[in-house]
Amino acid sequence: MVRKILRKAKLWTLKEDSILKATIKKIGIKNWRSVSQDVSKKIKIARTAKQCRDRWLNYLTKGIKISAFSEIEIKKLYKMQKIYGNRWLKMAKRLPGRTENQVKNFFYAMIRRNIRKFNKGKEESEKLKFISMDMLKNNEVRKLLLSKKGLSSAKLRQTKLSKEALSFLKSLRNDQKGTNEEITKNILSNRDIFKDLDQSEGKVEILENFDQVNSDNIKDKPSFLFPSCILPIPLGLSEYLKYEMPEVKNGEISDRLIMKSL
DNA sequence: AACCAAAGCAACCGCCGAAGG
DNA sequence: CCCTTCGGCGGTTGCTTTGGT
Repeated sequence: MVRKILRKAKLWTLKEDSILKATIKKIGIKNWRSVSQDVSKKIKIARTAKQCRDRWLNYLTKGIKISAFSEIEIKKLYKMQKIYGNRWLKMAKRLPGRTENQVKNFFYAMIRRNIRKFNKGKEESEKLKFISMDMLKNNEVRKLLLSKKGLSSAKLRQTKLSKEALSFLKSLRNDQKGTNEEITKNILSNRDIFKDLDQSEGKVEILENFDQVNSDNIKDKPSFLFPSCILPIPLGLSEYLKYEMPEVKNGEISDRLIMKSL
């Protein structure tokens, strides 16, 4: 079995959208499998039932607002997050015209932005990593991660967490089976395929042949196919591992793939 | 003006419970 | 009942746009 480890997003075109809408008008939204089959046939691109459903629910359903969240909505979101945690759909239902995806994006984007600002210029050991939405259960961390867009980067950069907040975060981390970093280390040290790992440089060379490489993909971002033997790489790991493109010589693709830990 | 990092956001996919055979 | 399929939800990724130098 071979599969892509890095996924490639395929945007829906206007034409595809209208075909999807027409199909749904005909079949309804109860049987996504037949919707998918119908749509795929007409647009000549495979769109899974899931993809069709996502597109409909997150974008094409009537009444979805595309404007940025208003101050009032943001206030509501903050309040609701305290109550609902990560039940995004529940929150979206209480904000007319907003989808679960929008609400979710809003929080993840906000948190990611603030973590970046906070980490900027800090020692590695002081850097904050996203663990889970449970991080927001600590008021100090919550205030930091949900800082409004306008707050200056400098201010966040200067912010330090108290001992209490740090130990809260530590306990959160311990609740998990292991951080991505630990999982990575584990994989790197236990799998034969990584046996040539040079710890000092943080480089891994994978010497197996590619099962298949589509030369069309080589030019842009890594979306080529990996050998099946490295499948068990957990999601979310790309933060810690970087794939480098294989060499291409005289149109031939080298069978070497470099992975670097970041 | 050209580059690059960050932000914004659409899309993808795993997990799991419900449904149905 | 068990097994399989479906789809709802939540979390993650990556393409495009924006903004800073």
